[in-house]
Amino acid sequence: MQGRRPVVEGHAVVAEVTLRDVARAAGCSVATVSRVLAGTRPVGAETARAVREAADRLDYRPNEVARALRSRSTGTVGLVLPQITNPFFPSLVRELEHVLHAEGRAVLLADCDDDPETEAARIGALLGRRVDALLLIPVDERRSREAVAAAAAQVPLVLLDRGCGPGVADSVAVDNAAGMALVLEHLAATGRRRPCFLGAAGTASAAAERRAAYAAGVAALDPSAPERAVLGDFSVEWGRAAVDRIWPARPDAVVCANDLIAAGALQRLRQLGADVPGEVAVTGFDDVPLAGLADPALTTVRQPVAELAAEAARLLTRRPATATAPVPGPRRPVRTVRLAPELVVRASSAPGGVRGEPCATS
Amino acid sequence: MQGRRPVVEGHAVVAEVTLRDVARAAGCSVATVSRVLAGTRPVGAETARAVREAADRLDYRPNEVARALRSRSTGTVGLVLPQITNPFFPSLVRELEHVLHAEGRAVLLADCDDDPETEAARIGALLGRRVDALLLIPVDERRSREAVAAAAAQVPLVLLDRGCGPGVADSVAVDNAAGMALVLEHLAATGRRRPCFLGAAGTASAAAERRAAYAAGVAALDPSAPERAVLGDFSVEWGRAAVDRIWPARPDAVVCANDLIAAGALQRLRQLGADVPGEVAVTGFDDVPLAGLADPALTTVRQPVAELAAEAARLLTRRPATATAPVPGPRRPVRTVRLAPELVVRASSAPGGVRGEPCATS
DNA sequence: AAATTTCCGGAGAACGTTTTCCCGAGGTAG
DNA sequence: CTACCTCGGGAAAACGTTCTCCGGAAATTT
Repeated sequence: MQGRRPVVEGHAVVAEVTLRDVARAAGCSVATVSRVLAGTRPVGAETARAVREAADRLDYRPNEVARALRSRSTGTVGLVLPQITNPFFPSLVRELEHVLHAEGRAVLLADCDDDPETEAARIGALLGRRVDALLLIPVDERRSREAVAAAAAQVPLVLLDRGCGPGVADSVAVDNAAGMALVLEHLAATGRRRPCFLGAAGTASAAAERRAAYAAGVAALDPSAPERAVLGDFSVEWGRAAVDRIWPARPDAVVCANDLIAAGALQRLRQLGADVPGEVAVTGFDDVPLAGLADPALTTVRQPVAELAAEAARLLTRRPATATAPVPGPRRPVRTVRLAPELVVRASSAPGGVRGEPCATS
Repeated sequence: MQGRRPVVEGHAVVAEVTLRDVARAAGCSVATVSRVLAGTRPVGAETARAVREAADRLDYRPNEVARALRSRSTGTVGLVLPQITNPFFPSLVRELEHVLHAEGRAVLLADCDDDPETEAARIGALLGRRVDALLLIPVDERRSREAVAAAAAQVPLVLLDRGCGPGVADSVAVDNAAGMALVLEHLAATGRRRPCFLGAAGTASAAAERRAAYAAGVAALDPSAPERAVLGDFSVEWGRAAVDRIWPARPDAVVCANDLIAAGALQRLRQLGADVPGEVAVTGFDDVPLAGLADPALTTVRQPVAELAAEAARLLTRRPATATAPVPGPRRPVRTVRLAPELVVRASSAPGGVRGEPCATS
């Protein structure tokens, strides 16, 4: 009957129901209540019943903050990415949110505006909030490295989609080489003989791996073929611009390092009056929503987004297994997971041409 | 010289540096350190210097969890949305993240998979984590209502983009009526006389407001004109299907309730051999990234995303002003902010037709 | 010069959990 | 009958902050 604290806040009576209240109502100690609710230790059947009854009569909700402080685990993971507006990320974010929530963990989102400095700041903020782990898509292979390495020293950290230099942290990504190989096989099988590549410069692993795989694949198909490739960035604008550079050579296939480039290329090619896919095939990478909407719909490589997310979550939780190591830690080897992509064939690479007259190949 | 706790975790030596450590190093009490670092109360110059020196020599980072527990504020806001993959949301999320981070608040992201039950669960989880406030884009006007109202009773809550019934919570959204009016004026000014509307059914406020505004606008322009409208949902597929229903009537403008519908309509119209914009104009709403990429590029209504975010953040912080109310709370009137949209004219509504021959209007 | 105020700083109580002790009762084994 | 478990339960110490008291010294007022 003494001092309750009915905190009348701007909104409502927030008189937080605590363990103490439940304990009082159930006529036992807070320790017992905690044990019943957390199931930490067996408790007498009758007591347990009383506690549970009191708990949901009072509509008790454990204070996660207090729990986090005491148990040194917030049940929270930070998700750091370059730019949520990059069309490839939303579906990945969605899957990650789902799989993490299913494990009872909450997602702290940080958007870096494609800037390594912001990225470092965000990582710092998340660590200050004591996230249990970090899921990170680095902005830049080189310039993200320092901050990422520092963070990885403090919490389990998994790199997603892009790498960040060798040995920095666990990572999971699509097998870019395999994806590019699928594209090249498909093009070869449908009679395309003079492909060219619209890629992205820079050290970002996706950019580098895809252009390397293209080069390797083309060489394998026909060692004598000249390799035609131009490099820009992962944008629609670059796709448009790049077409002006390569179209004079009349390739019969334009292999793009991602769907945005492909969309731009497609647009420009049509402006120039080229027949896609009759005269020239166009392929993308990632299978972002836009790919299916382009006209003609874009043949592309689908990333196994759900699997990427699941795998990332798995790496995150498996990590702390190695405990009780000497202070400097024996540099546990990083784990790298590569998942197989899937080729999605759509109209933009149809063999005979889906609009316009079929071109008489071979 | 006694028991430090060099917690050797899976990863590194996490010997968390606490206020006590800093205090010891600076030769003062934890209270003083806290005061210096938080600037809560003036402290002697020399002491302050010593504290600061010790703090950054030890690389002290305050434990936000402990801080949150004590100060009853986590510095965290929950962002609940129907589906991050909806192309309109990423840019909004990005702006929200930025403005909130600028205020030192972190964003806890929840994706509801377009399901009200999941939404209720996510809201509950966020409240359990003691978010300071909730930013919420409701999944469904009716079915989200109960959970939203309950949440609004506990923390400041701002509804974004969509409403959730009258009087439930503060809300900020674009002025859909004004946007639709801009579209209709533009079409009228460029000589379109027989518009029709591809909308979305359902009670979602964006759907309802846009179709009401269309009806009102058309009636204002020409009271005798028959109102042609078909309703489906906010999807590309519906846009495609809807065209088959309305094209036989040969409208000279197709006004769509959002960009996805417009993209679908555009696609199908082209398949049918219609000349856009020569024969028929197409307009969208939202200005998602896809709008500029469509072919022809889509005339649409741009939402002031940055302003929406800023306004939402403002409402969030302004809220707790009304304190010390009697327990039930005097039902503070909810505030509703409507922001003016902007018309973005692109090729899909060009007057004379941008491709094909100009049509001889008037 | 005494009384009052200001200033600086420390001790310690919260915040709401989890968890480690500890204790008494009852059961079983020696 | 004593010794030793197990079992259910409570008291209280953490976790790392913030913040309220309190006290002494110096500065100001009366």
